[in-house]
Amino acid sequence: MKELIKVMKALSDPARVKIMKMLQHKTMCVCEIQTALDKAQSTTSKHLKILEDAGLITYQKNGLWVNYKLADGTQSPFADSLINHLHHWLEDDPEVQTMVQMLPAIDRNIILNRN
Amino acid sequence: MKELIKVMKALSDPARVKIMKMLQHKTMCVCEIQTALDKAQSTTSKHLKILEDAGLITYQKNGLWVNYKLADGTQSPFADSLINHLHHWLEDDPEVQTMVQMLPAIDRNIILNRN
DNA sequence: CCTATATATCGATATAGTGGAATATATAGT
DNA sequence: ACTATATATTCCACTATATCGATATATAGG
Repeated sequence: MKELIKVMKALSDPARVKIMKMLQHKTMCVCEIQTALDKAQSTTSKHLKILEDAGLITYQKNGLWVNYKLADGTQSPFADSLINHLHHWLEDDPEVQTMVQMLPAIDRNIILNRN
Repeated sequence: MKELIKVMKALSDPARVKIMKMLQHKTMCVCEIQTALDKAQSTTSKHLKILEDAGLITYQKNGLWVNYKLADGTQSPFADSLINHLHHWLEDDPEVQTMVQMLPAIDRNIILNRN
Protein backbone atom coordinates (compact mmCIF):
# COMPACT_ATOMS: atom_id res chain seq x y z
CA MET A 1 0.00 0.00 0.00
CA LYS A 2 2.69 2.47 1.02
CA GLU A 3 4.51 1.84 -2.23
CA LEU A 4 1.42 2.59 -4.32
CA ILE A 5 0.66 5.73 -2.35
CA LYS A 6 4.23 6.90 -2.90
CA VAL A 7 3.88 6.52 -6.67
CA MET A 8 0.49 8.25 -6.72
CA LYS A 9 1.71 11.14 -4.60
CA ALA A 10 4.75 11.48 -6.84
CA LEU A 11 2.46 11.92 -9.84
CA SER A 12 0.06 14.27 -8.03
CA ASP A 13 2.00 17.39 -8.87
CA PRO A 14 2.00 19.07 -12.30
CA ALA A 15 5.70 19.88 -12.16
CA ARG A 16 6.57 16.23 -11.55
CA VAL A 17 4.27 14.98 -14.29
CA LYS A 18 5.92 17.46 -16.64
CA ILE A 19 9.32 16.09 -15.66
CA MET A 20 8.12 12.59 -16.56
CA LYS A 21 6.87 13.79 -19.94
CA MET A 22 10.17 15.56 -20.66
CA LEU A 23 12.31 12.57 -19.71
CA GLN A 24 10.26 10.52 -22.11
CA HIS A 25 11.98 12.51 -24.85
CA LYS A 26 15.51 12.79 -23.53
CA THR A 27 17.85 12.40 -20.60
CA MET A 28 18.25 15.73 -18.82
CA CYS A 29 20.39 17.26 -16.11
CA VAL A 30 18.93 19.21 -13.19
CA CYS A 31 19.69 22.62 -14.66
CA GLU A 32 17.91 21.73 -17.91
CA ILE A 33 14.85 20.46 -16.06
CA GLN A 34 14.92 23.54 -13.84
CA THR A 35 14.94 25.80 -16.89
CA ALA A 36 12.06 23.94 -18.52
CA LEU A 37 9.97 24.08 -15.37
CA ASP A 38 10.94 27.65 -14.49
CA LYS A 39 11.36 26.78 -10.80
CA ALA A 40 14.12 27.29 -8.26
CA GLN A 41 17.02 24.84 -8.35
CA SER A 42 16.23 23.51 -4.88
CA THR A 43 12.60 22.98 -5.82
CA THR A 44 13.59 21.08 -8.95
CA SER A 45 16.03 18.91 -7.05
CA LYS A 46 13.39 17.97 -4.50
CA HIS A 47 10.85 17.04 -7.16
CA LEU A 48 13.45 14.76 -8.72
CA LYS A 49 14.12 13.09 -5.40
CA ILE A 50 10.41 12.38 -4.93
CA LEU A 51 10.15 10.82 -8.39
CA GLU A 52 13.27 8.77 -7.76
CA ASP A 53 12.04 7.52 -4.37
CA ALA A 54 8.88 6.35 -6.11
CA GLY A 55 10.89 4.34 -8.62
CA LEU A 56 9.77 6.50 -11.54
CA ILE A 57 13.14 7.91 -12.57
CA THR A 58 16.81 7.10 -12.13
CA TYR A 59 20.00 9.11 -12.53
CA GLN A 60 23.55 8.67 -13.61
CA LYS A 61 26.30 10.95 -12.38
CA ASN A 62 28.73 12.32 -14.90
CA GLY A 63 31.19 14.63 -13.23
CA LEU A 64 29.28 17.57 -11.82
CA TRP A 65 26.22 16.70 -13.81
CA VAL A 66 23.48 14.38 -12.71
CA ASN A 67 21.58 13.01 -15.67
CA TYR A 68 18.04 11.90 -14.99
CA LYS A 69 16.01 9.52 -17.12
CA LEU A 70 12.86 7.44 -16.81
CA ALA A 71 13.24 4.30 -14.71
CA ASP A 72 12.84 0.91 -16.35
CA GLY A 73 10.12 0.11 -13.83
CA THR A 74 11.73 -2.98 -12.36
CA GLN A 75 11.67 -1.42 -8.89
CA SER A 76 7.91 -1.21 -8.65
CA PRO A 77 5.05 -2.70 -10.68
CA PHE A 78 3.01 0.45 -9.96
CA ALA A 79 5.77 2.68 -11.25
CA ASP A 80 6.20 0.42 -14.25
CA SER A 81 2.51 0.67 -15.23
CA LEU A 82 2.41 4.41 -14.83
CA ILE A 83 5.63 5.02 -16.72
CA ASN A 84 4.14 3.10 -19.62
CA HIS A 85 0.79 4.86 -19.50
CA LEU A 86 2.42 8.26 -19.29
CA HIS A 87 4.05 7.58 -22.64
CA HIS A 88 0.72 8.09 -24.34
CA TRP A 89 -1.11 10.10 -21.69
CA LEU A 90 -1.15 13.91 -22.05
CA GLU A 91 0.28 13.77 -25.57
CA ASP A 92 -2.38 16.28 -26.62
CA ASP A 93 -2.12 18.42 -23.49
CA PRO A 94 -1.33 21.99 -24.60
CA GLU A 95 0.97 22.66 -21.66
CA VAL A 96 2.94 19.50 -22.35
CA GLN A 97 3.06 20.16 -26.08
CA THR A 98 4.51 23.64 -25.60
CA MET A 99 7.11 22.27 -23.24
CA VAL A 100 8.10 19.47 -25.58
CA GLN A 101 8.51 21.93 -28.43
CA MET A 102 10.93 23.93 -26.28
CA LEU A 103 12.98 20.86 -25.37
CA PRO A 104 15.46 20.98 -28.27
CA ALA A 105 16.41 24.51 -27.24
CA ILE A 106 17.00 23.50 -23.65
CA ASP A 107 20.62 22.48 -23.49
CA ARG A 108 22.99 22.70 -20.54
CA ASN A 109 25.62 24.42 -22.65
CA ILE A 110 23.23 27.12 -23.77
CA ILE A 111 21.72 27.56 -20.31
CA LEU A 112 25.12 28.00 -18.70
CA ASN A 113 26.45 30.26 -21.48
CA ARG A 114 29.01 27.89 -22.87
CA ASN A 115 29.83 27.46 -26.53
CA MET B 1 -3.27 17.77 -17.02
CA LYS B 2 -5.69 18.90 -14.32
CA GLU B 3 -7.80 15.82 -14.89
CA LEU B 4 -4.84 13.48 -14.44
CA ILE B 5 -3.69 15.30 -11.32
CA LYS B 6 -7.18 14.98 -9.88
CA VAL B 7 -7.17 11.20 -10.38
CA MET B 8 -3.67 10.84 -8.94
CA LYS B 9 -4.50 12.96 -5.91
CA ALA B 10 -7.66 10.95 -5.35
CA LEU B 11 -5.58 7.77 -5.19
CA SER B 12 -2.88 9.32 -2.99
CA ASP B 13 -4.63 8.50 0.28
CA PRO B 14 -4.78 5.03 1.85
CA ALA B 15 -8.39 5.43 2.95
CA ARG B 16 -9.49 6.24 -0.60
CA VAL B 17 -7.52 3.38 -2.11
CA LYS B 18 -9.17 1.07 0.43
CA ILE B 19 -12.57 2.36 -0.65
CA MET B 20 -11.71 1.49 -4.25
CA LYS B 21 -10.64 -2.02 -3.23
CA MET B 22 -13.85 -2.53 -1.25
CA LEU B 23 -16.13 -1.32 -4.02
CA GLN B 24 -14.44 -3.81 -6.29
CA HIS B 25 -16.22 -6.49 -4.23
CA LYS B 26 -19.61 -4.90 -3.66
CA THR B 27 -21.70 -1.77 -3.79
CA MET B 28 -21.72 -0.07 -0.41
CA CYS B 29 -23.52 2.74 1.37
CA VAL B 30 -21.70 5.46 3.26
CA CYS B 31 -22.29 3.94 6.69
CA GLU B 32 -20.85 0.61 5.58
CA ILE B 33 -17.76 2.25 4.13
CA GLN B 34 -17.42 4.36 7.26
CA THR B 35 -17.52 1.24 9.43
CA ALA B 36 -14.94 -0.55 7.30
CA LEU B 37 -12.59 2.43 7.37
CA ASP B 38 -13.22 3.27 11.02
CA LYS B 39 -13.40 6.98 10.29
CA ALA B 40 -15.92 9.70 11.07
CA GLN B 41 -18.97 9.95 8.84
CA SER B 42 -17.97 13.39 7.57
CA THR B 43 -14.50 12.19 6.73
CA THR B 44 -15.88 9.22 4.83
CA SER B 45 -18.32 11.38 2.93
CA LYS B 46 -15.54 13.73 1.90
CA HIS B 47 -13.33 10.92 0.66
CA LEU B 48 -16.20 9.64 -1.46
CA LYS B 49 -16.71 13.05 -2.98
CA ILE B 50 -13.04 13.27 -3.96
CA LEU B 51 -13.19 9.86 -5.65
CA GLU B 52 -16.38 10.78 -7.42
CA ASP B 53 -15.00 14.10 -8.67
CA ALA B 54 -12.08 12.16 -10.13
CA GLY B 55 -14.45 9.88 -12.04
CA LEU B 56 -13.40 6.82 -10.07
CA ILE B 57 -16.73 6.02 -8.43
CA THR B 58 -20.41 6.78 -8.95
CA TYR B 59 -23.43 6.56 -6.71
CA GLN B 60 -27.09 5.77 -6.89
CA LYS B 61 -29.57 7.14 -4.38
CA ASN B 62 -32.07 4.76 -2.89
CA GLY B 63 -34.22 6.53 -0.35
CA LEU B 64 -31.99 7.70 2.45
CA TRP B 65 -29.15 5.51 1.33
CA VAL B 66 -26.53 6.46 -1.18
CA ASN B 67 -24.97 3.39 -2.77
CA TYR B 68 -21.50 3.84 -4.12
CA LYS B 69 -19.82 1.64 -6.72
CA LEU B 70 -16.83 1.76 -9.02
CA ALA B 71 -17.28 3.99 -12.06
CA ASP B 72 -17.24 2.43 -15.51
CA GLY B 73 -14.41 4.76 -16.45
CA THR B 74 -16.13 6.43 -19.36
CA GLN B 75 -15.68 9.84 -17.74
CA SER B 76 -11.90 9.79 -17.83
CA PRO B 77 -9.35 7.58 -19.57
CA PHE B 78 -7.02 8.04 -16.58
CA ALA B 79 -9.70 6.90 -14.16
CA ASP B 80 -10.52 4.01 -16.47
CA SER B 81 -6.93 2.75 -16.54
CA LEU B 82 -6.52 3.02 -12.80
CA ILE B 83 -9.82 1.38 -11.99
CA ASN B 84 -8.72 -1.57 -14.10
CA HIS B 85 -5.24 -1.76 -12.60
CA LEU B 86 -6.59 -1.55 -9.08
CA HIS B 87 -8.52 -4.74 -9.71
CA HIS B 88 -5.31 -6.73 -9.49
CA TRP B 89 -3.12 -4.29 -7.57
CA LEU B 90 -2.83 -4.77 -3.81
CA GLU B 91 -4.54 -8.16 -3.90
CA ASP B 92 -1.79 -9.50 -1.66
CA ASP B 93 -1.63 -6.42 0.57
CA PRO B 94 -2.23 -7.57 4.17
CA GLU B 95 -4.23 -4.48 5.10
CA VAL B 96 -6.48 -4.92 2.08
CA GLN B 97 -6.87 -8.65 2.65
CA THR B 98 -8.02 -8.17 6.24
CA MET B 99 -10.49 -5.55 5.14
CA VAL B 100 -11.90 -7.73 2.36
CA GLN B 101 -12.36 -10.61 4.78
CA MET B 102 -14.42 -8.34 7.01
CA LEU B 103 -16.61 -7.18 4.13
CA PRO B 104 -19.32 -9.88 4.36
CA ALA B 105 -19.92 -8.90 7.99
CA ILE B 106 -20.28 -5.25 7.11
CA ASP B 107 -23.94 -4.76 6.38
CA ARG B 108 -26.04 -1.65 6.86
CA ASN B 109 -28.71 -3.60 8.76
CA ILE B 110 -26.21 -4.98 11.23
CA ILE B 111 -24.40 -1.66 11.62
CA LEU B 112 -27.63 0.16 12.36
CA ASN B 113 -29.02 -2.56 14.65
CA ARG B 114 -31.85 -3.67 12.44
CA ASN B 115 -33.02 -7.23 11.97
C1' DC C 1 45.19 22.56 -2.12
C1' DC C 2 42.29 26.06 -3.90
C1' DT C 3 38.57 27.72 -6.82
C1' DA C 4 34.62 27.16 -9.53
C1' DT C 5 30.33 24.98 -10.21
C1' DA C 6 26.35 21.51 -10.52
C1' DT C 7 23.41 19.52 -7.37
C1' DA C 8 21.59 18.40 -2.68
C1' DT C 9 20.04 19.73 1.80
C1' DC C 10 18.28 22.94 5.33
C1' DG C 11 15.26 26.53 7.18
C1' DA C 12 11.32 29.26 6.85
C1' DT C 13 6.83 30.25 5.08
C1' DA C 14 2.57 29.70 2.57
C1' DT C 15 -0.81 26.69 0.83
C1' DA C 16 -3.29 22.34 0.59
C1' DG C 17 -4.99 18.08 2.62
C1' DT C 18 -6.93 15.21 6.54
C1' DG C 19 -9.56 14.71 10.59
C1' DG C 20 -13.66 15.10 13.61
C1' DA C 21 -17.63 17.70 15.81
C1' DA C 22 -21.45 20.27 14.75
C1' DT C 23 -24.86 21.56 11.60
C1' DA C 24 -27.53 21.37 7.30
C1' DT C 25 -29.99 18.74 3.78
C1' DA C 26 -32.97 15.30 1.99
C1' DT C 27 -36.17 11.64 2.26
C1' DA C 28 -39.23 7.99 4.57
C1' DG C 29 -42.77 7.05 7.65
C1' DT C 30 -46.43 8.55 10.55
C1' DA D 1 -46.58 18.87 9.05
C1' DC D 2 -43.58 16.43 12.25
C1' DT D 3 -40.02 13.15 13.46
C1' DA D 4 -36.35 10.14 12.50
C1' DT D 5 -32.30 9.19 9.98
C1' DA D 6 -28.65 8.63 6.19
C1' DT D 7 -25.64 11.58 4.02
C1' DA D 8 -23.50 16.14 2.84
C1' DT D 9 -21.50 20.41 4.26
C1' DT D 10 -19.25 23.70 7.31
C1' DC D 11 -15.94 24.98 10.65
C1' DC D 12 -11.72 24.56 12.81
C1' DA D 13 -7.31 22.27 14.33
C1' DC D 14 -3.47 19.79 12.74
C1' DT D 15 -0.32 17.86 9.49
C1' DA D 16 1.79 17.55 4.99
C1' DT D 17 3.50 19.61 0.83
C1' DA D 18 5.49 23.24 -2.37
C1' DT D 19 8.39 26.91 -2.80
C1' DC D 20 12.45 29.73 -2.38
C1' DG D 21 16.84 31.58 -0.39
C1' DA D 22 20.84 30.20 1.85
C1' DT D 23 24.11 26.85 2.77
C1' DA D 24 26.39 22.36 2.28
C1' DT D 25 28.33 18.69 -0.62
C1' DA D 26 30.86 16.78 -4.35
C1' DT D 27 33.75 16.93 -8.26
C1' DA D 28 36.70 19.00 -12.10
C1' DG D 29 40.49 21.83 -13.29
C1' DG D 30 44.43 24.54 -12.33
